[in-house]
Amino acid sequence: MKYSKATNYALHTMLFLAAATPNKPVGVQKLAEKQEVSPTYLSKILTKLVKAGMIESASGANGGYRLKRNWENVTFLDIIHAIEGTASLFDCSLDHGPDCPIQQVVLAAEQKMEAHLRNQTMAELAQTHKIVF
Amino acid sequence: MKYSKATNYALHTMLFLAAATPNKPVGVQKLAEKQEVSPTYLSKILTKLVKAGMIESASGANGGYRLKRNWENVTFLDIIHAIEGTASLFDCSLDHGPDCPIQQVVLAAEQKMEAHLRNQTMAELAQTHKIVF
DNA sequence: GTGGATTTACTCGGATAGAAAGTGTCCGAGTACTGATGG
DNA sequence: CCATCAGTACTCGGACACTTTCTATCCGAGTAAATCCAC
Repeated sequence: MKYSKATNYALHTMLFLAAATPNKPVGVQKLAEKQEVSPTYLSKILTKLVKAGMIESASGANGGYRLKRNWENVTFLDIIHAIEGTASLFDCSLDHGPDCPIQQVVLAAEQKMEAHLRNQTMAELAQTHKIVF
Repeated sequence: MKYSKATNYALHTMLFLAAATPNKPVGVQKLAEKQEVSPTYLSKILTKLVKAGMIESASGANGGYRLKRNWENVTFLDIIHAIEGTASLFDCSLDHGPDCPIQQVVLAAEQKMEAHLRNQTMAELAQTHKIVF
């Protein structure tokens, strides 16, 4: 069980956008270069973030991706869910009574993790680590 | 990102063994029947638990799988690690400075989850929910 | 110069393909219990 | 009665195949800014 590389790229792109000049779109090529991914693939990933309403894309020359208005409220969990989906980590898929005790334990653990991810916004991180990217 | 079905089977098998009569080995067929898996596949999964030292297998007639001595200390995390491996959920795999802030956030979240899983033993669960299986 | 057409630099999204991991099956080998056989 | 041998009921583990997911590429289409060209 691992987070996909796509999640990795999405998180890094968001951090980069948060650290870059706002309002001015950044081209996929530049974003892809920084992370050593093919632009086409990265574009496919970013499309998911667009659909989730975190960023928006500008077509045409000088186009690219740009953060949307309320991006400061976007949390790690939001980004991860946008890429990985919101399904829970564990499905018992076995009917031995209505609520599986195993399921309950694992889900409780998962919620601890999600609580942490929901508490961290990209905006905060970008301020603290402005230098990195 | 999801836990594999194998983890599901492993956890349920452990719970079943914990609820069953100790010391008497339970055949793969019976275990597989309960969970609607093929015995061969389940055996492959249980081999990992054997190598991790949680259970032991008895060959020959009336053979099967049986919990080992110190099984009461086995936690959810132990079982999950035995099946999924111990690698962390997230690898930055991008060199932008020595420690990636994104990595730190995700890893901290993961550790919250692991802490919860490390706190729950199968023995406890078996006592509380003896009826289920 | 001014307006319109062309070029250019981009993103978008579907189709496709390759790679990797997860899931599952098959079969030959080994092991321990059970029962039969022969002395 | 006892030892040995075959039979049976299991597990073990490697090899193989199928399925799904992830990763990545290709290409045609659309879009908007910049440039060019005729008037």
